[in-house]
Amino acid sequence: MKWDELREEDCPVARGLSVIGDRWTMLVLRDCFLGIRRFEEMQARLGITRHVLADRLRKLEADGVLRRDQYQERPARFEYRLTEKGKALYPVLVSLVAWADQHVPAREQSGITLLSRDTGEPLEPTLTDAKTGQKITHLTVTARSNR
Amino acid sequence: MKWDELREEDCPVARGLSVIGDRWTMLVLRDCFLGIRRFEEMQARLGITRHVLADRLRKLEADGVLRRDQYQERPARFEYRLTEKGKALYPVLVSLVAWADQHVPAREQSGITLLSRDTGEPLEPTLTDAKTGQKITHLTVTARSNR
DNA sequence: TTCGTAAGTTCCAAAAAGGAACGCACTTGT
DNA sequence: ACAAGTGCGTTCCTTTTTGGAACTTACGAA
Repeated sequence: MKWDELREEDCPVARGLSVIGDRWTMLVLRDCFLGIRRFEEMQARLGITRHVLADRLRKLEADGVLRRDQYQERPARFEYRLTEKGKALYPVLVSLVAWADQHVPAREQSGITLLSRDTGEPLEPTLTDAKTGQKITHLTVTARSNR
Repeated sequence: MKWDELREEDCPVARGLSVIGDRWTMLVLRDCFLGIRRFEEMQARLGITRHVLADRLRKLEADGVLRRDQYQERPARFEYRLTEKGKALYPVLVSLVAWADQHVPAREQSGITLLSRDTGEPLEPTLTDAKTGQKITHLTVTARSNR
């Protein structure tokens, strides 16, 4: 299965991965969430090749995850910002961080801690049901196919 | 940056992606969460080439996400099951499903709905702080680097 | 005039993925 | 007995994707 076929799949996992399912995309989005907006800065921070970065930015724009804003004319210069669709990926990013912190050891201390903007306290991200507040784990959930 | 270098990064996003940051891995894990355990069945369901599937299963085993259990001798036959580390990826998978359902439209109806195993009601997955129950969004959180 | 900055593009080599067929050690059906 | 089927891969070859470095274009500053 190729990338274009993946996007046409019925399963939401497959469709999600058609957007973020590669080595670089979530790293680009991480930088976007950290406020990085420009090509040069991303390239320097990420250690991605310019070629691939240009390609990913274009795909993310085409998918509506990033918006390309011109911030100067002549020479034309652009910056990339998260759209609402892009911002909605935050839980995926945070879940990934939480998992990696617990299960993929770093040589040194873990890279980042998440803090509440209100209280400054460290956060412990948990997936719950919005209505009942019940924790969501593979034991408490079943999946039903809609067909 | 190559795969091996990614794993050595300080950032937990990078370390997480060194395990699940490719087109196929999360699809393999999706099937594992659905109870699929054998090579042939995965290959048939996923439309992945046998070569790549064999490679991913090996990598996931090496990373401690799956366990390879021999279920018969002569000829030796194996099945793959999630370890605790693998099961801990459930929130990442669910966050991805929730995002794709809302933001990556399918041609037909969405593939799956998540139901509470207790009540049978549909679930609305939300990321909250385990202590305060506060919702976690990119607006309510700051990240601090630990160095 | 040369240097630096920003956002790419071009070119070529290396790595990864796709596709189909083959191998091996059984088990089952006729 | 013999052919076909099952399960889990591996091999071989082609296509796609990355990596790495240099080049381009349009400026502003020293």
